[in-house]
Amino acid sequence: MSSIPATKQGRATRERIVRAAAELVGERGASATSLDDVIAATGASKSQLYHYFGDKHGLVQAVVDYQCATVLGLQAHALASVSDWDDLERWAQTMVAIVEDQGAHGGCPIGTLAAALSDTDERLRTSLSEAFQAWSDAIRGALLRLRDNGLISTGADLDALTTITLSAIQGGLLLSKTSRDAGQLRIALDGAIAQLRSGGTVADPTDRAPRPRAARSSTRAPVRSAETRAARPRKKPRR
Amino acid sequence: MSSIPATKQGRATRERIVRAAAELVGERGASATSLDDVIAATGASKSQLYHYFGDKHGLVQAVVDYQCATVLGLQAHALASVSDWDDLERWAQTMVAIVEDQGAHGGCPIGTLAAALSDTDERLRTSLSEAFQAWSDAIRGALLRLRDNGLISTGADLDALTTITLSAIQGGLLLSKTSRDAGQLRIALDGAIAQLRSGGTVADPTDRAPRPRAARSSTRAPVRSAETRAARPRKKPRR
DNA sequence: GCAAGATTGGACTTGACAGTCCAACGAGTG
DNA sequence: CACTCGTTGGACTGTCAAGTCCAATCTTGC
Repeated sequence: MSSIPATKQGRATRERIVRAAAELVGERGASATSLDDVIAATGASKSQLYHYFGDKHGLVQAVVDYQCATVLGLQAHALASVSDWDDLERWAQTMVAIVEDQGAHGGCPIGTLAAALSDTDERLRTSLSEAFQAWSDAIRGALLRLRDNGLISTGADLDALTTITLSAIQGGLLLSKTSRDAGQLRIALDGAIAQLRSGGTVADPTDRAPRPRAARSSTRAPVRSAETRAARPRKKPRR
Repeated sequence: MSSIPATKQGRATRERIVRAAAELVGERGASATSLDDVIAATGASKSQLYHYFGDKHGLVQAVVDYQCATVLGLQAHALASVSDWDDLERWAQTMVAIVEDQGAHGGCPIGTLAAALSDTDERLRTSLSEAFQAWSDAIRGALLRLRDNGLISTGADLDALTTITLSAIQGGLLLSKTSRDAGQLRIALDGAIAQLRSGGTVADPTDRAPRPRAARSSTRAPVRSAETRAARPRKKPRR
């Protein structure tokens, strides 16, 4: 079970299935996508699914890997050619334009999968986390180039700026897809870029008060949870 | 069907079901949570579910409404008392602390639901969008107070800063839950706060080049999609 | 206390889903 | 050409899920 295609034909079949499954999962979510749906979308047969993926879980893993590779390939490529502010601006503009073209549907495939599957399956979470890591690396690479070109100050914390940028992407995409308004992403990205331009003043001397950064667990007010601790049977890990 | 509880007992039952369902849906996702799961978790009977919620979709809607109200109540309350940088810092610190306590599991209930359900059901999407809107209003209220206290310059674009802040929250939470590292949220929030402190220099005169902001659809490179347009059967709206 | 209506229990129906199985088919190799 | 093994079709099974139904029980207003 779960064998790697040995023939050209087999590889084509496997890929066809993964692509169709990726689309269905993106639209409906993993557990709302049945194998029969995938069969109907591809014209494949049950044996093919079980031959190439072992079981449904294997198919979902393949979908996750596929989406990570796809998004990452495109982002790495787009970011690799960023070496000044104009390039960065174009990169941002491209993302916004894509979201607009989709009517602000869907959002980031990785982000959507991460939100849904991170707490469901540890292996999937790891794959998705690695994808975000690779995405961060691509962003950091671009920032490094900007710094080398004298556009970002030497003292800037590139790691923090990278996280801030990726965070703006994901947050902006989520707000955009929820409100069906690509403008939210535009604003989030503008904010991130402004911060990059300002050199990432995370430690601003202006009038900052000493942070209670390590004063945890005493003054902490309840801001969420409410049902975090309750009697729960916890039966079935996934459907 | 789908009746509002008329008695105290009925209200208690309904609430008990919604809370348990909210937790299960938060852990496994809506379509991976069966009514039998909810029944097992609450000790309720099938008739009760159908009596109070009409069908599964109604239950999910109730869960969404409940989570929106819960998160929003807490956030609105926490943000209402923010009137200087220290307050804001504490607010951020509180969120990070909560995420840490949860081992960076779960993330924001609204964000998770939005990622999963926005493209599934228009009504749910609207509810979630309204929740984000209300959250934005709470943030804007805090920023307004900061501005009134002279901590944010009068010229600052509070709407943009609000979106940037909420975007950082959501993006940071997503990255945190995926990497199981609350530090991601901490960095994202620090970035947002730094931007607020710097007065939200979205339009920085430094050396900005004219933006190709409306040059869409010509130079646009393919940065995602790949299977956005394909033959798809599209059978069943939800499971 | 006593209807009237709200609430509850749980068996039952119907369909869909994941997963199994085996018999064919076909492509590559000697 | 023949053999092998990767590949494919599709019927079949057992389980589980959503939704229905009706009778029993409890609450509340009078």
